[in-house]
Amino acid sequence: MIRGARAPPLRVARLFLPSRRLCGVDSRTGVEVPGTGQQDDGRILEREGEASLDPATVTPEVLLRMPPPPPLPGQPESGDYDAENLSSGSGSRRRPREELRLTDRILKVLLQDGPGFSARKALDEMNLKVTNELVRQVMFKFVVSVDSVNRERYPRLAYKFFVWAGQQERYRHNTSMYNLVMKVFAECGEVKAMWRLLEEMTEIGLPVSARTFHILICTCGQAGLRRRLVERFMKSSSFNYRPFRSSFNAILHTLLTIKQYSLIEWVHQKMVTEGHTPDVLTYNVVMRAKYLLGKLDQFHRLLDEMGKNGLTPDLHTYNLLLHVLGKGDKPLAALNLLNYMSDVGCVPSVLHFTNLIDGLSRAGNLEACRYFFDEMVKKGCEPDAVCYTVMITGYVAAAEFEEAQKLFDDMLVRGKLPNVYTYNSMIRGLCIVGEFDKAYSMLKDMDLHGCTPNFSVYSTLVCRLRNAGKDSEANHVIKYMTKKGQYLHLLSRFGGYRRC
DNA sequence: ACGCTAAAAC
Repeated sequence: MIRGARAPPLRVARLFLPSRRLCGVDSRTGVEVPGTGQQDDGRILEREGEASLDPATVTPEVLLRMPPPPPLPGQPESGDYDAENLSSGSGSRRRPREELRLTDRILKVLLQDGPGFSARKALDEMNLKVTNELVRQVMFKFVVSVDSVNRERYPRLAYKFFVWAGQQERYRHNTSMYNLVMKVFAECGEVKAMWRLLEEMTEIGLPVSARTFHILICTCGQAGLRRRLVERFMKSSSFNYRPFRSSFNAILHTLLTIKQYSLIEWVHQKMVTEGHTPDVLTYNVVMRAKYLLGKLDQFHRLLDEMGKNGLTPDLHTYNLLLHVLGKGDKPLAALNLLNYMSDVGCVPSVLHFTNLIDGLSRAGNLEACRYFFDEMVKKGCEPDAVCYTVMITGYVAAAEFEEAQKLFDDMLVRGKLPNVYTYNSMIRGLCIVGEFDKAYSMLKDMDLHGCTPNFSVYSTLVCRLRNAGKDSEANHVIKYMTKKGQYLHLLSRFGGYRRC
C-alpha cells in the first residue's frame, strides 16, 4: 500500500531528490510545433501599384515600416437597394437574438457589394446603431464562415464593414475590434494586411493586447519572424495592461499556449538580462517549458531559485510538480506533496489529481493511478470527463481494456459526457483487443451522442484496421467519413483507398 | 479596458 505519513512542512524542492530519476521525457512534447506556415500572398488591401511582397522573403523591418491601409476605393453608387428601415430609437436595447438576425442582414448587404451596388451606401440606409457588440458579431460571422472559396473576398468585405463602422458617429473601434478584423485576415491568410493593422493601432494610440500578439504570432511561420514579433511587443509601450503583472508574462503565457518552448527560453533570458524580476507566473511558465523540452536539471534549478527568491508556489506550480512526480513514477513523493498542499491551504482539486494520474499513467504505474483516483473520490472530489479519460487512456495503453470499459461505463452512469478524446481512447482500446466491430459501432455512437469524431478518431480506426490486415473494413470507415463530408482535405493522409 | 486566462490522444 502506498499510504504514506503526513508530510513535514519541507521545501518543495526536497521532494525531488534524487532528481536523476526524473529523467525521460516524451519526445513528442519536446518538439516544437511548426507555426501556421506561409499563407497565400493575398493582394487584398494592397495599394494600387504597390509591389506585392512575398511573406517568405519580406523582413519584419519592411513590415514594420508599412503605412496603414488606405481606405478602399469607393464603389460606383447606385441607390436601388430598398433597405427596410430599422428604428434606431430602441436600438440601444436590442436583444442579442435581434442582433444576430441583423448580422445576417448586414452580411447579405455586404455580399451584394460590387459594380453597381455600394454596400457602404446600403449600410448607411439601414440606419444601424453601431456598437462593439454588432461589430463583434459581424466579424465573428466572417471568421467562422471563411472557406477556400470565399477567402479572397471575405477579408475585403469584412474590412469594408470595419472601415465603414469606424466612421460612424459616436463609435470608436477598440482593441478588441482590431483583434477581430485581424482574426478575419488571419483566417484568410492576409498576413501583410494584419501587420498593417498593427501599425494602424500603434499610430492611433490604441493599446495592443495579448490577443493581438497571439493572432499575429500564429502567422509567423519562421522562427526569426516570431522572435522579431516578440521583440516588438516587449519594447511596445502600448502593451502593458492589467491581468498580467508585466508584458513579459503575457508574452510568455501566450507562447506556452502555442507550444513555443524554445522561444519561452529566449524571452526568459532577455527578461533576466534586462533586469526584470520574475514572479510566480513567470516561473510556472518557464518551468513548464523546461520540463516539456526535457531539461529537467534546469527545471529543478528554477524551482530552487524560485524558493530562494521568496516566491511561494501556487496551485499551478503544484499542478506541474505533481505531473512531473507522476511521470517520474514517484507516487510516494506525490502523496507527500498532496498532503503538504493541504497543510499549506492549497487543497488539491480534480485538476491536480488528473495531472498526477496522467503522469503516473505515462510512467506505466496503473496501480498508483487507481490509488489516487480512489483517493480523490474519497476526498469528495468528483472526477470529470478529463479525469476519466486520462484513466481510460492509461488502461488502454497498458492493454487492460476491461478496466477502461468499466471506467467508461461508470462515467456514463455518473453523467459525465465522454468527449472526442475519450472515444478515441476507447476505440483504440477496442482495436487493440481485436473488437473491430465494436470499435466501428462506437464511432457511429459518437455521432448519436452529439460528439463529432475528429480526424484523429478516424485515423486511429483506419490505421488499426489496416495494421490488422483489414483493408476492406478500413476503406469502409473512410467511406463513412467521406459520406459525411468530413475532413476531405485530409483524405490524402490515408493514401487513398487500398485494394483488398 | 482586456478577454473569458495554465488539465487529456497518435
